[in-house]
Amino acid sequence: MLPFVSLKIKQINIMVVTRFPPSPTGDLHIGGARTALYSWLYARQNNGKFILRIEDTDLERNSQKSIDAILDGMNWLGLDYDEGPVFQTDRFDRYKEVIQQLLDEGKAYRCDCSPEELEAVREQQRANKEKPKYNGKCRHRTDVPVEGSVVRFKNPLEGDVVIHDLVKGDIVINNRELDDLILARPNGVPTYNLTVVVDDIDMGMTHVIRGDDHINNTPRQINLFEALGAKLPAFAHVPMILGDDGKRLSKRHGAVGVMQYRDDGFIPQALLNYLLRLGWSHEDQEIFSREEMINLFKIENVNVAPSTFNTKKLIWVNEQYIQTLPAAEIAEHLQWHLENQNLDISNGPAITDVIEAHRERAKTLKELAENIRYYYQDFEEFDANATKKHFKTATPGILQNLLDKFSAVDDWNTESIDAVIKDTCEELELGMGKVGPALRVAVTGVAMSPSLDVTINLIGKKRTLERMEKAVAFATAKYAD
RNA sequence: GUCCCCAUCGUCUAGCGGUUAGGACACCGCCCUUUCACGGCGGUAACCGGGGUUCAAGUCCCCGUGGGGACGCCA
Repeated sequence: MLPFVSLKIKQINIMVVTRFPPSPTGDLHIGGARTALYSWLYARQNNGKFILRIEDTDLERNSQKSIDAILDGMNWLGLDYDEGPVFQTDRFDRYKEVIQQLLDEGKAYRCDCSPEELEAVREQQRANKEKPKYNGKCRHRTDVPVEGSVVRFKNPLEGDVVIHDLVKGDIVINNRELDDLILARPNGVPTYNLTVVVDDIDMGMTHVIRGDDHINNTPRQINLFEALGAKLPAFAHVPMILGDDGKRLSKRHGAVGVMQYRDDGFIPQALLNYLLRLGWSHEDQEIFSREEMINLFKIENVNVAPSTFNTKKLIWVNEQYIQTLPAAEIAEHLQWHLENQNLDISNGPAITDVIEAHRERAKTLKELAENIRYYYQDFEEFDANATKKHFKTATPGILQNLLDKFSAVDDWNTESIDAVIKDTCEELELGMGKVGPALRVAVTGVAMSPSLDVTINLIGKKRTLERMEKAVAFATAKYAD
């Protein structure tokens, strides 16, 4: 009896809560997706709670489009959340309450320094080779009007703030490096550092996993936590992802929006796999199933150094998934691309059979969709380079020989097709190399495809015969003069 | 400029005082082969520099150098 009770209490105490808090000012990008993944993984492996929180306190820059893009991205990646999306704009009353509390307790104060005045101070500090920060002019004033003034936090003046970071170890920052940050704008709208802390407290956050560009905000937030008498969450700052020029990944490096990777033909699980391995490893393993990710991921093993995004490796991971996932699952992911490329697959072979035949030669789903068009749709003309290379003077004769034999086949399958090709080779005393390429161009219109028996079997007898007739005519005309 | 973080093949990484410095991507050969691929085999390639500590340093410490981040009434 007793052990059961204490176990239950222990479980309540260690209930892990993590979150992903994007601001809706753009797409869900690669860097955000990775921190979201890490937070999600950590919550899942601890049977904890993962919260999606939309940090939309910048009323000027928010957009519904960005909110949709973020939600779409999370959904596409399969990063499901247990709570949310929670919008900070719905919680303004709560923030105001906390700000008032800090004001009442003398832990915050009003300041009416103008933006111009502030900029002049910073300018001066920069000229003196100092770190630009608020000079505390209003910190002790009691005559600042409410109207038109901001609320600032009374940051401690002395002493060190220590971050016990799960990834980076202890980080020490002296309060002299910090200044009195603004908690609320003149119109009462709260700012980032305040809302984050209030939300993390209210939501019972146990682990804050975020990009290390936030390291500078963390000591300020720790001071706020303490001013509010709240227990600190654990912090884990993961390094940034860099572009191939060594700079922080941004739009100029090409695709950074997660949905762009969908459009480019990546499987979400492959993207996640790549992102997981970028800055983290488990022995020599490269491919991780969803379950393995959850079980094996250790936040402590995340690298401290920033890593460079490498599209070629991502493509390789994607290939691995295309090669090994069940064909039916590939088919689901392929659906979007088929529609996007206007390819109707109702009039042709089973898509799973086509996927089996082509999965080893496509790097992306987009490419896969492009490569399988000839099973479902007739082509207007033969690829010029292909006919130039493979249609010789003997071609009409060879193709006619094959055509006659194919016409006589009743049981259309890879064995019978293979037999026809071999018969023709023998009869004409030609090697496979003289027959195969021309036949391939004749039935597919292009120079590459899976092995001929498989390809021709999938194309079907009717289409094969029609295309070969057309090819014979084309080749004959080509060598007419 | 100030503060913070970081530093092993081109890239992602293993290494946690004693290793022929391992794996993966990319690249280059060879094999397989009717095309394109897959696959198999092999190869090129790294501890930023300088000082310490130690019998012993890629591993620990310090200083440089280089890179990244932050310094908003953005988040």
